[in-house]
Amino acid sequence: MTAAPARSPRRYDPDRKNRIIAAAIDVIAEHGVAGTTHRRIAAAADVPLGSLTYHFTGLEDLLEQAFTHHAEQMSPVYEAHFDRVRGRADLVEAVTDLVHGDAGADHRDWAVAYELYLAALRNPALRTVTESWMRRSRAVLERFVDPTTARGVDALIEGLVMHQTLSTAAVSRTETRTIVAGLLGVQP
Amino acid sequence: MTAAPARSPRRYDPDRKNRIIAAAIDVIAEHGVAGTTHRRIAAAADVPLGSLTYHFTGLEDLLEQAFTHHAEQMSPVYEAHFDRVRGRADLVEAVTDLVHGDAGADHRDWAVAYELYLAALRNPALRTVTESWMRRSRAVLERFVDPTTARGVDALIEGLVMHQTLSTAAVSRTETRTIVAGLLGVQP
DNA sequence: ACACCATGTGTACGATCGTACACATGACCT
DNA sequence: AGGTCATGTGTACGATCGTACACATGGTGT
Repeated sequence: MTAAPARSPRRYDPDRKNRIIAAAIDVIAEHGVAGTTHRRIAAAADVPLGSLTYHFTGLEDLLEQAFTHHAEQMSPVYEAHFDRVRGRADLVEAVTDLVHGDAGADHRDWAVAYELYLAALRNPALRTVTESWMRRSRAVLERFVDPTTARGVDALIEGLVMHQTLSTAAVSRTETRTIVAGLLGVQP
Repeated sequence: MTAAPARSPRRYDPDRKNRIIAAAIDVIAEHGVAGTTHRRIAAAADVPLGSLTYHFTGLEDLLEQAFTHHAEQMSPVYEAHFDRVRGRADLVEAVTDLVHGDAGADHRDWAVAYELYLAALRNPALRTVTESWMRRSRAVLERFVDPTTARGVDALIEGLVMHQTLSTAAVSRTETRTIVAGLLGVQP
């Protein structure tokens, strides 16, 4: 029967900050920004509550860094997904894959992105992140089509993914391909 | 110096319930679902706090009714906007107007819609509302184009509006028209 | 005319949250 | 080797929220 101090030993834990950010993204994905609290993040990161106020000035700061990290992690994946594209036919396939989650991004990632969009609507500090994300994703598409078409494809992807994420009835892959091919003027 | 009872007189206030719902939508538009509380709604509707718990079983119930009301109010506006459309050229114009807020719906309405989308992602009870909304909006487009194209146009609208709502740099009307015309196979 | 109950009103309570802060500890520099 | 300070830890506090509930009041059906 030792007194079992239960005093958790101090932990040596470099890059704890990064782990907290990763945990924050998990929490956002599962509970939404509305359900994201210091305590939930701390639990997810397996870190005491006080640690959050040490590494971040507040919840807003933490969310901002989490969203920034997520966007900066998604961008290269997004870009890499179009690496092998050579012609318009390839582009149609790549976009179709993207919409159906057969790229590096799954439903969870898109959900976080939408949380970011909505949060940015009311938090100007997050506008920087969304602007940068949109600029980069459009730039990728501009490697294959003119800027105006790029805007169109970008918006179409956004809409298709959103409907795909929300709707219970999944859209068939063939249908998506037809739609994308239509906008890009590619004959099936 | 009367004692000034300050006891607010009971008010005769039929359809107070509807006013609360309208106030809830206002609050959602301004503060998001995350910032929507009983007290804020009560203040916006100029109604005592206790009144909310009388007319609604809880905040979730209230939000659900508010979103339902909003969707049912938007649908006829959306449908009416396409009433005068005769050919594909008209359709391009109508969609362009819609994206640029020259229809019955403004940024505020779209913001509420996005709040609904995101809320529905985690609240199955709201799925019914989003499903119904999407079905109706697609049905409108199917009056002019085949079902697959309708899905495409619907998604494109969603994406364009979202980018328009979020981005600081507004997209030109001409560019939008070009994009929409492209998807619909209409020559400028 | 009158009683009843749907509706209106104010307040209180427990839960949870963001944040502050006092204290502990050991990695790192000299 | 030893002191220092960045980092780690636990707890407390005030604010706010959802909700419950006791009581007031007058429209309405009889």
